Amino acid sequence: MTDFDPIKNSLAEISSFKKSSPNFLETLAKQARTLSVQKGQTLFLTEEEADKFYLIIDGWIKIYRETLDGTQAVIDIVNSGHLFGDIALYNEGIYPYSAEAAEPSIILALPLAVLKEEIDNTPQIAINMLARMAINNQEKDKEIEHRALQNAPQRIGCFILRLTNIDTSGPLTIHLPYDKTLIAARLGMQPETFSRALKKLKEATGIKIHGATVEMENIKQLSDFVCSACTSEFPCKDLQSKKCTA
Amino acid sequence: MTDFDPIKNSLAEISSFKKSSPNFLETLAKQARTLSVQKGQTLFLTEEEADKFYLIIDGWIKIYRETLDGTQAVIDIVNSGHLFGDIALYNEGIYPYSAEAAEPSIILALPLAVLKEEIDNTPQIAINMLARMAINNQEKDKEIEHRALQNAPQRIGCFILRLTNIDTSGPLTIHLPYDKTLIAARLGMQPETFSRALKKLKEATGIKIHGATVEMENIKQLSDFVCSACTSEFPCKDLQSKKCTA
DNA sequence: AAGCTTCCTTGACTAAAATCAATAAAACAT
DNA sequence: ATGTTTTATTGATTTTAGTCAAGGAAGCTT
Repeated sequence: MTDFDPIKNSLAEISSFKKSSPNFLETLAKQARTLSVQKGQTLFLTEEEADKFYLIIDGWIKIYRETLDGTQAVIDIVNSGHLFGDIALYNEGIYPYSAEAAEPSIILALPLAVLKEEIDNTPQIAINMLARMAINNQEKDKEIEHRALQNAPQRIGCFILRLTNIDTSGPLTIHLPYDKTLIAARLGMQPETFSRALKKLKEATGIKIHGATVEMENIKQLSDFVCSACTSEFPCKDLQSKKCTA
Repeated sequence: MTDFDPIKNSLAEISSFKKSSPNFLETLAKQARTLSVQKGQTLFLTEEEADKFYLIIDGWIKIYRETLDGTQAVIDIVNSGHLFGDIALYNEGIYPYSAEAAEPSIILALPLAVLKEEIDNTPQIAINMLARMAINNQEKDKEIEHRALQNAPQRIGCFILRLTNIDTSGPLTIHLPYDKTLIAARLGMQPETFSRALKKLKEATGIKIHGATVEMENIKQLSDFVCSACTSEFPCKDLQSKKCTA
């Protein structure tokens, strides 16, 4: 009966696809290609014609744009449960950013045409996508705010906070999910600045960092320092809704 | 027959409302309140319960958030044709930002409930809203990029470029639409930095500025200086799609 | 026109982050 | 294990922007 199709299962978990038309997930799954991409591998470049969008099953994907001289602006780095590339539907079928794997990743390549049709024909899907896009919008507002109000050590601290399970009330250990150089770019700073700011963060909060491992006695240690420069108070929405299912 | 209702006319121009249900605009217009707001007047504050959204008929509205100690992060400053506050539909009915008039403005206050119903019941409206939200998303990506790649004089230059009609190929004069202090905040810098950066911009490009008036021989003067630090080349999409009808 | 307020500019100084250059440490391949 | 490449740190210095304080200019009010 319920033929076990792992691809269809992954798609069924996407909140945007809840209550989709009967054969939408089926069609999508059938045409899906599972890609195993190495770190550094490019998925698409800005201005390319888009016929696919992607779902991240595992790993981290860097979303960025670059100037003629090669300077990159990292817009976001997203992980499992996130869709990307779908925005091309609203940019004349052109990707408005580039995407490459920040870590070895597993992703699904899916046909944009099928998504477009579903959005046009199944009202619930447009509504779901709208809700997701709206939340995404608020996250981008937060990003703009953080770049305006937080200094380098605070931005790093906020980044680490977002990796923690905020329900934990004791000591906890987390691991930085990708290269420090890339975290620096994600936070809009230079690697050298990152390195020094991380040191300041340690001194200011007492958290311990060796390599990619971060340890702290409790979250408050970090949040007191970080969230003082933010418009939301500590257990903010960004931290609670960590598990994304686009 | 076509009873001339200026409110309904304004609403009919909103691209998100194209192909709305027969009596949607009617209902909305009937319940609309036209507000004439003074400079500095607050429309709503972050965390307030939302039952209205707004359409700007004329003027400029500052969208911002602030920390406990009163430091503001200006998210955006929007003008005629823009909707705001509608995002509360996707934030548990709570405004995620504050709004106040940056200049004397005329706005329409509209019931969120009516919009919500229309989105839920008229697929085309959800589709329109999704398209608008997607474009908005890309603009925010651009904002994040600019804050990462452009220095203060370039950000000001970019701001001025967005005020120009890029089809003009000769000398042109424009006026800064609101206070310089506010432009500074909009661009994520201090007023003093703005003042000094503006001077640098004048020296670097040869444009002339006295008070709120900006004059230049041609746009290229500005764009060469500004757009070198951007991922899009000169006549970029942001500049072309100036006239917003959300 | 005088006084008041708000907004803008300038100067002197400080702080933050970027840059350039050199190592150091980790990860990877052989 | 050894050499190689990539990633990360540190130091010295410059650049950029922020801060604090004082004047000016412009707009309002009376």
